[in-house]
Amino acid sequence: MRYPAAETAEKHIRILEAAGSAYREKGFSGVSVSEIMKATGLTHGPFYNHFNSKEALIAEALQHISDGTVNLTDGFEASEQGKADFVRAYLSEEHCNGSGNGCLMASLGPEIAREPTYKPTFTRHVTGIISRMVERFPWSSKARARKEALRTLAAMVGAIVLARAVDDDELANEILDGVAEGLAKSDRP
Amino acid sequence: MRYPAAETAEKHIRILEAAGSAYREKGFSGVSVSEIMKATGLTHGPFYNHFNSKEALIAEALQHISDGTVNLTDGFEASEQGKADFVRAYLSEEHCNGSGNGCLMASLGPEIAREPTYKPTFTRHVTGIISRMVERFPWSSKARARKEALRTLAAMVGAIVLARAVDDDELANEILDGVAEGLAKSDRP
DNA sequence: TGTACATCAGTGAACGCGCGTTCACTGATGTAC
DNA sequence: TGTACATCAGTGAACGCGCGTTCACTGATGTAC
Repeated sequence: MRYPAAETAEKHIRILEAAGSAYREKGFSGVSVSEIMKATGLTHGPFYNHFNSKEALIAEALQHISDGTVNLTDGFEASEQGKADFVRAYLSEEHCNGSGNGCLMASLGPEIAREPTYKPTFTRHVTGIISRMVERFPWSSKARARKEALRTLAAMVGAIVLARAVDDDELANEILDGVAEGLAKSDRP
Repeated sequence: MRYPAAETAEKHIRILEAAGSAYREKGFSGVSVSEIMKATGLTHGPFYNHFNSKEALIAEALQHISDGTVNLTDGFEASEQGKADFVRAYLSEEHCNGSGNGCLMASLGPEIAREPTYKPTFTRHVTGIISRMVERFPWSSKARARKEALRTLAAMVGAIVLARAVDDDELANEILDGVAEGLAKSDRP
């Protein structure tokens, strides 16, 4: 049957958000179209009223994730303390244990690396994050800011990737805390 | 038909190596059992003479990859220069572009994080790498060695994950070089 | 050393299953008059 | 404002496909005598 026009746009977003969470939690091939539609409260049929293919959904979902997370630095003070808080929040147990609404790069980086289609969105996401880090937080000099920011980002992403894949909570926390501690101080004191 | 006994063990290893490369390049779900057997020069049938399931193959292949890569530090001098060379080799364009015989953590970390079965092997791999880095390379003090080593490892893994998923060679090299340069100097000078 | 036979890694057709995708159909909404 | 009809997001059965897995069969190897 026909549905109110307003609902359609809202459902489109609900699909994107269910997809974004599921993909970050289970990977692209770990989630079926039906599963996503079910999470949205629909059957799988109308999926193709919203998207041309699963690939198109992934592309749009990645952009949606990026839009929602690229400016996470904004919630933190523009100070050394703010930078430390940002790093700590990223390297928290909550973020480590809950990938569903967490970092795109740490959850899907390697899978995106294998799919040229998704790389442009990812690239814009990375450059977006880096430039926001550069602008918001203090760095040892303007000339070094970008280099220090991307070093910080690489360490953050690597720490989450390692901590999540490790079976040993103590080791996971050692990695998270060790890296956070190293980054909370300025990059090169 | 029956085959010489020596060939069987050798084929088992050939399967493991084909699988190890394919999984690092394409991910667990990006490679079929048939594809791996074809790469070994066989049909898919005898797969179950060697392994109980695809899952069992993955588990064994991960261990095989770890065995072959956990001691990569051994090829480098036990000096500041050796550490810099190790980091540079890891963050080289060759490693970035060729995941097939590269780092397990950067290629499969997030996928392993989703599969509890594979985490113990991964955990041993990580602890193995860290302790070899600690033992071989100079660190600012014995007490800080382990913390500095895992910070170095996290930055290395994160840099490769980001550089590989990015569409822009210039940005990829900026990440690889920027992180390598940061790690080549001692961790906290 | 020669012969007869059991072994078992190989072949390739076949299986069920879940996936992405398609489609005939439904019926409340929105629109034309 | 009321009625008649076109619209189109929904339903759910059905499709082909590739996957992991199974199995009856093959035939050179290794072994017993």
